[in-house]
Amino acid sequence: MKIVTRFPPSPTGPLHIGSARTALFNYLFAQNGGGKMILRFEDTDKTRSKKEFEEDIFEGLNWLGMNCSEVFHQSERILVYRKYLEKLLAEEKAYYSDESKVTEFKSENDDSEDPSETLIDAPLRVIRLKNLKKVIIFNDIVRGEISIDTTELGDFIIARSIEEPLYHFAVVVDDFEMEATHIIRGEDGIYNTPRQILIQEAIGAPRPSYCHIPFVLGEDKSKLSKRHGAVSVNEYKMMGILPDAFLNYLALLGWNPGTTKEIFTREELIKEFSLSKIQKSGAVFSIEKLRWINREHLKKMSLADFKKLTLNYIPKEITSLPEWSEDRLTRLLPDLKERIYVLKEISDLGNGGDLSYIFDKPQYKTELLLPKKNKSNKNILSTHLEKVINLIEKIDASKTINKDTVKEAIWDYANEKGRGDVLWPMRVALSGKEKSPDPFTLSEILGKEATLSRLQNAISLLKG
RNA sequence: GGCUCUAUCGUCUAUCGGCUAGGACACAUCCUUCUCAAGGAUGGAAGGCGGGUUCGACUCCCGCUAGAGUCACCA
Repeated sequence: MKIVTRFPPSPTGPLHIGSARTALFNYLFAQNGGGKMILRFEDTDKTRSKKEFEEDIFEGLNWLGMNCSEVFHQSERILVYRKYLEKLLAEEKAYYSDESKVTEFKSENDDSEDPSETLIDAPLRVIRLKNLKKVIIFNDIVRGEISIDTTELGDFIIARSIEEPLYHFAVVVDDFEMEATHIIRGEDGIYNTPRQILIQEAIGAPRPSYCHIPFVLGEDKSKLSKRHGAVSVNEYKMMGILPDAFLNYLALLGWNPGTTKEIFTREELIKEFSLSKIQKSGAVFSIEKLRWINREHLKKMSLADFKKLTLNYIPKEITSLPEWSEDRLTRLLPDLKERIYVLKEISDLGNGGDLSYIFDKPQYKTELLLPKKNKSNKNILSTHLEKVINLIEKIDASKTINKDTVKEAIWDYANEKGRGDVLWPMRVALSGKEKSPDPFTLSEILGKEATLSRLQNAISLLKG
């Protein structure tokens, strides 16, 4: 049996973390079993469905690399549902029901994009399913056997009219026609399952396997929603989270491989994923851990790939700086890659941050050149810096200026005179900062010329 | 409220009756170090409560408690 899973978002809001995680589990399971996942937009609610959300969801899935070759829209399948509706009506498994009162519904859902008060303009005739009022027992891959009495459901409504099927009906027909073998969805789907099984039995569809996965929760342990902050996938993309890192983290929310392994490539995830390892209880979303995982992925990335990404995040304030050059950026990359968790930090380093001094003469007060401990006088410090210049100039022209050669040239002198007295002013001269990478790394990034001129500047300041 | 589900460090989790309860994130301290970051080491930190079953329960059963979800002519 070929595995077919489905991801059926309703385009009533942007792709959020919870849905992305549900999609991921469907994707991983299908890929793992050599099957496929289909994407189905459940847009039968014309008032709430928006094209822009559909695009957001589609792009989000693309970004995460979960492209689906088969994409359906329920709004385009009205005739299909109609066919099944007519069949049910003919077999008297469903019937038209005249409704006397118009029901009014007030949305209380925080997540809803709607204005919160909606009045449904209700037609007087609807289609109801004849409910045999039995106890439905189904097996859930995560939770085992679940039994729910459908008596109080009554003869529930399956369509507003012959051409306006409701969610449950459309879902069951689609899952049947698209031959879905596994329904992997959020645990709130548990309550939907009995009535969907009732519809299945009425139309003569086989029962797929059910797998209800726990929620992704907010800090307060309630289902993750807008009030918890950044919940849409796009926000994480903007932040500079890597798609594979995001997938990696999402997979670990509610699933684990049974080993202590935490960093996975997409391929490893697919290979090791199994539904039986899914957790029963909800998992709180932690941005901290996501950042850490992103960092681990960043570490494993090649410098060339990192450079491509970096270029997208370098702000204008930096590229318009007098000493800006791509070469210098390239030399900065190894250190930068070690320091950041998310790509957005690169932009944040722009204004007066740790990137601006790389591409412009540092501005600082002379006092900063004085080491905190063992304050030596300015004359001694400027002598040290002069010597440093001298030593760097003497580096054999056949050798390039890099952190190793500079360190080699200066180390003995610094050791002899006190590393703090030599290295601190040297580092401040190059960075203008109290905190920065070490002076050897800085001189490699800046290059010989800029290094020497910054040292010279510092000497003038000390003598001034 | 009815119904359904869940319950191990602050968080993500391991344990499928033998536990000195393991790992990761975060946190703290120390080391390394001119500063920062990184790295290394160490540490604090958990089985909701009460009954059973058992030689032995975090693990199995029951009750309670707590939390979540769900009860539409939304999906």
